[in-house]
Amino acid sequence: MPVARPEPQEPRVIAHVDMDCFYVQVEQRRNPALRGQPTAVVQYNDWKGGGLIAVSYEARKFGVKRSMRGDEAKMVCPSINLVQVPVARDKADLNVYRSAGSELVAILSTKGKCERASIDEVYLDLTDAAKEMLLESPPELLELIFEEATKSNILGLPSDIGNREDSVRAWLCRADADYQDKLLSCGAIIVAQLRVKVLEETEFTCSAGIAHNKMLAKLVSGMHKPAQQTVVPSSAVQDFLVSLPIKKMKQLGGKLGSSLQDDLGVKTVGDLLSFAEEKLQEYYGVNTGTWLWKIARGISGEEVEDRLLPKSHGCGKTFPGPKALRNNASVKSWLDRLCEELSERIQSDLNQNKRIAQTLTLHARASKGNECDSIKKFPSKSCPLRYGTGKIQEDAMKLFESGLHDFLGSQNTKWSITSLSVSASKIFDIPSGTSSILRYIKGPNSTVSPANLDCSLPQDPSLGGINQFSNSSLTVLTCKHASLGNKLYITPNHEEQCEPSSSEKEDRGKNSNLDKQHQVKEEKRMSKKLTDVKGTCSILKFLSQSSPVVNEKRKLDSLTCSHPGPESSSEPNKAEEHKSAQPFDRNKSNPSGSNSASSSTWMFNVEDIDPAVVEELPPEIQREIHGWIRPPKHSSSKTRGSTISSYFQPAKRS
DNA sequence: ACGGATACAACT
DNA sequence: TAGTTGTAT
Repeated sequence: MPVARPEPQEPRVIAHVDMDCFYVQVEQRRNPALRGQPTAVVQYNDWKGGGLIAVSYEARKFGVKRSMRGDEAKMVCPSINLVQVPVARDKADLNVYRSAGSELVAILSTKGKCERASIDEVYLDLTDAAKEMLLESPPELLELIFEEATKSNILGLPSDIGNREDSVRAWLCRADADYQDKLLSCGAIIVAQLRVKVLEETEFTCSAGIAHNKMLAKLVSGMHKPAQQTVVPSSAVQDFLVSLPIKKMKQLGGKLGSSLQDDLGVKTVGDLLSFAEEKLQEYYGVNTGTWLWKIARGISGEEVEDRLLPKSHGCGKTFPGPKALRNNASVKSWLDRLCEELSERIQSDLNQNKRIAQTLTLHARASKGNECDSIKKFPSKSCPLRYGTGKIQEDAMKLFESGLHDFLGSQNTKWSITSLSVSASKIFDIPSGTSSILRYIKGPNSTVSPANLDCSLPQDPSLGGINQFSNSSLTVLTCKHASLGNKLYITPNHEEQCEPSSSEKEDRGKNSNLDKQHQVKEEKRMSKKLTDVKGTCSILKFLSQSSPVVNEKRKLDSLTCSHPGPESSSEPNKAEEHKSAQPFDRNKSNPSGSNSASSSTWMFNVEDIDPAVVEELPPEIQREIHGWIRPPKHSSSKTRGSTISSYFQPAKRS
C-alpha cells in the first residue's frame, strides 16, 4: 500500500512539527490551574471513567497511557486531573481542538510550504527559506545563534563531551559543514524560531524533527519530547536506522510491519537492508517492495503538499454493547444528530474557506442478532452531497437503509448497529470568480445556503463535481453538485476587451511552440465570437441559435430567487428585496478577483446542453465543453505486480 | 464492552 | 467510481 515517490535530487529541508499532548494543552490554556499537573483528557466518563485521548507528561510519569480508562488512570495516578471533551448533541465535539489546530497552521504556514497532516501536526518544506538564510545570514557568520536552536538534538552528535548546548552551537555554525548540513542548520534555526512563535502566540509547546525528507522528520519529531526538536544530518541516517525497530517506521506499525517481522524475520530497519529490492517486490508487490527498499536506506521522495485545510469532514459515534442501536428510529435520531454536526461543519467550511463538499458517505458497523453468521461488514454507501441539514439527514438515512438492505440480504433477522458515521469528502475550492454566485444565493449577511435551491437527488452519481474552465475571456464553472443543481455558470472575464492584454502578448512572445501559438490565436478568435460588446455573452446566443434545447438560460441579475435564505421565510416579495439589496455585482463581492469590469454570470442547466449543439462548436471549445461535462481523466497507469494479499499468507518462495 | 473520533492513502 | 482496507493519532 505504501508507494515510493520519485525523489528530488536537490537536498530539501523538511520539518515535521508535532504538538505535545495537544488536547491537554488546549485544556490547560482554558484552565491554567491544570498547568504542570498530571492531566488527561477523556471523552465520556460514565463508563469506567471515560477513555483517555491525551495525557500530560506529568501524568505519563505515573504510567498513565492513552487508551486507558479514566478509572485505571486514577488507580496509577490518584492526583490526575481528568478533563472531559466537550459534548454536543450527545457526542464528543472536537471543534475546540480543531480551531486550536488552525491557530498553529496559521503560524507555521508563514515560512514555506505547509501541509496540515492532522489536527495537531504539520509538515513544512523549508528548503527555500533555508537557502535564503544561507545566502543572507549563514549561521557560521552569526555571532549569536538563536537560543532555542542551540537546544536542538543533533542525531549522531557525541553527547558526552563538554557542554551540550555548546557543541550544538558549534555544529550549527561549523564552517566545514557540507552544503546539506548547512541547509539543515538553517532549517533548525527557522524551526526553533517558529516554535517560539507558536509558544508566544498560542501558549502551546510543540516538538519538531528536521531532516531531508518527511519520513525522517516525522520519525524524529517525537524522539525528544516535549518541547524539543531533533535534527537528522544525512551522516547519521544509517546508524540511526539500523537499530530502529521496524514497527516504529511510519506505515509499518500494523499488519505490514508484523508481516515483515513474522514472515521475513525483520526486526529492525537494518535487517531490511539485506533484502534485494526484487525480493521485497516478490513479497509485497512492486510498489510496496520498492518503497520498503528505499525507506530502509532513509530515502523518501514524498513531497510536502501545500494544504492548510482538511480534505474531508466526518463525524461519528460508537454504540458499544448494550448501547447498540436496534431499530430504524434510534438510528434515525442518531444519524440526524451526526448530520446536523456535519452540516454545520461543511457550512462553515463553505463560508470561511469557500469550499464545497461533493460526496456524502455513510459508514456503519453492524452485527446480526443471528450471531452464528460470519461477521459480515456493513457496506459503506455514498451519494452526491446536498447542502442543508435536512437534505443531509434525509440522504444519510437513505444511505443507511440501502446499506442495511445489502447487509441483511434476503434474511429477515434482527440487527444491531454498533457504530455510525457520516462524512463529507471531495471538497473543492470554489473558483474565486464564482464567489459572487454564492453571494447572490445567500442574502446579505446571511449564511450561504445553496440548499435552498430546489433540486432533487440526481440519479447518476457519476455526475458529481465542480469544474472550472477559464481562458482569457471566459470563466466557466460547471456545477454538477446536486444541491446547486447541474448548472453551468459562464462569466466573461472582460467584456469590452477582446484584444490580448499586454501580459498575454508577452506570454505569447515567449511561447516558442507553434502549436501553442496557434491554440492561443484560436482562443482569441473564439473569444471574440463568444464575448460580445454590450455586456451580453454571445455564447448564449450561439448555443441557443444552434439549438432550442438551451432553455434554462437566465441572467443571474434578473433571477428571482424563490428561496433567498434560511432566515427569510417564503414571503413572495422577499426575493425582490433581496435582489435589490444585493445586486449581483462581481466587483463588490470579489474585489480582489482576477476578473475585471462589470461581468455578469450566465447560468445553464448542464443537462440542457445538447451534445448535438456541442458538435457544432469549433474543436477547441468542444474539447473544453466535454471537459466541463466530464473532466478529463488523468490516466493512472496501473502498475500492479503481485498482490498485497501475499502478506496475509506468507509468500511462497520459488 | 472494541480505546473513540477522525483523518488519509492506496487498492480493487 | 464507489467501496474496502490499512494506518495513524
